[in-house]
Amino acid sequence: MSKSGKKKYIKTNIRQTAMATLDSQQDGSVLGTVMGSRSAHLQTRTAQTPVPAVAQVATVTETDEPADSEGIIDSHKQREILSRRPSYRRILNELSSDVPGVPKIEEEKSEEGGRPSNISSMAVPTSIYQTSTGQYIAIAQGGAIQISNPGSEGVQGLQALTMTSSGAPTPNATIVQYAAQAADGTQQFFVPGSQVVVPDEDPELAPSHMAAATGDMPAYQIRAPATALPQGMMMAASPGTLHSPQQLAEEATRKRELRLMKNREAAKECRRRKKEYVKCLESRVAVLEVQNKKLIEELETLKDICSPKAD
DNA sequence: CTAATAACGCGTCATAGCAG
DNA sequence: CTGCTATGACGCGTTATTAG
Repeated sequence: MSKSGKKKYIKTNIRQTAMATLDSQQDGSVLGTVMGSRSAHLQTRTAQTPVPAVAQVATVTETDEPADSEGIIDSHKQREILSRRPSYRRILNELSSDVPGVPKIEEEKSEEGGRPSNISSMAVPTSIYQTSTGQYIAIAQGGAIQISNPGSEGVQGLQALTMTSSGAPTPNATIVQYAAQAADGTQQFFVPGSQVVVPDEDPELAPSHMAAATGDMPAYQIRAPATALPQGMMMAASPGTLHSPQQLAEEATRKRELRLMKNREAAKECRRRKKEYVKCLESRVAVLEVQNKKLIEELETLKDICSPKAD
């Protein structure tokens, strides 16, 4: 798409998003309130507890309260009525207990702790970091580094890393290089010990004996970080004694980055579960439609048998 | 061919619900 | 009570499809 087209598209995007919201709610959900701004969204949220579409339909069906009586219901009662927001996994597992054909969503096991599943097969990493481009870097006990792409499945996302520290051209520097599948040249990440891995911008720093550093394989250095945190970086520093306001601010920034990263992964996982849930609902609909058709046919047959035509 | 629209995914924020 | 997780909602960007 051309640049100009993108600009015009952005102009219409708000309305489009609202329409998309409407579209997604035409399947029976009564949650539909199209908001143009976050403030409106918040107002609605305070008045209307969000519940997944299916659960909310069920809630409305069960309570079936007239709109006039809303003022009568106090917040406590509303809480009881709306009950707990169910997770897709639970809903699906409940569904699948009814229908054998519906597969269950597996309960998360060891990777439950917000850790990307595609690095679960690694050799017990001591630290996991995320680069500015979303890749994960795991540093194992022995110093081995593994990189995984969050979008890829299993070990496909793992990328080989080679490290040399003894022959580094600069003191306290370790060259890290890896064969990036889609190197965009903006990789930055920290490693423990107050060191930082940065793309090797200086061609002189790339050791000549590392032939792989040329071509498609970018070189990285682990070295002492600069005073200011580069944008998009997160550091897993040990929260020891914090004194200065700057350290406190850095700690807050680090916590925020960590929280955002976890939430990012949680959102991805949530979307994946939601898609799976919707797929299973669709397959269940198909099964029930077939069942319904069969029952109707059976009913017609029984009708014919029990009430022969009087002619 | 170009612009408009639809569909999808992502990151983020707010918040309900739960566990410790 | 506090921290964490899961999820709805929003805004944005990208890609595919459609209409003129």
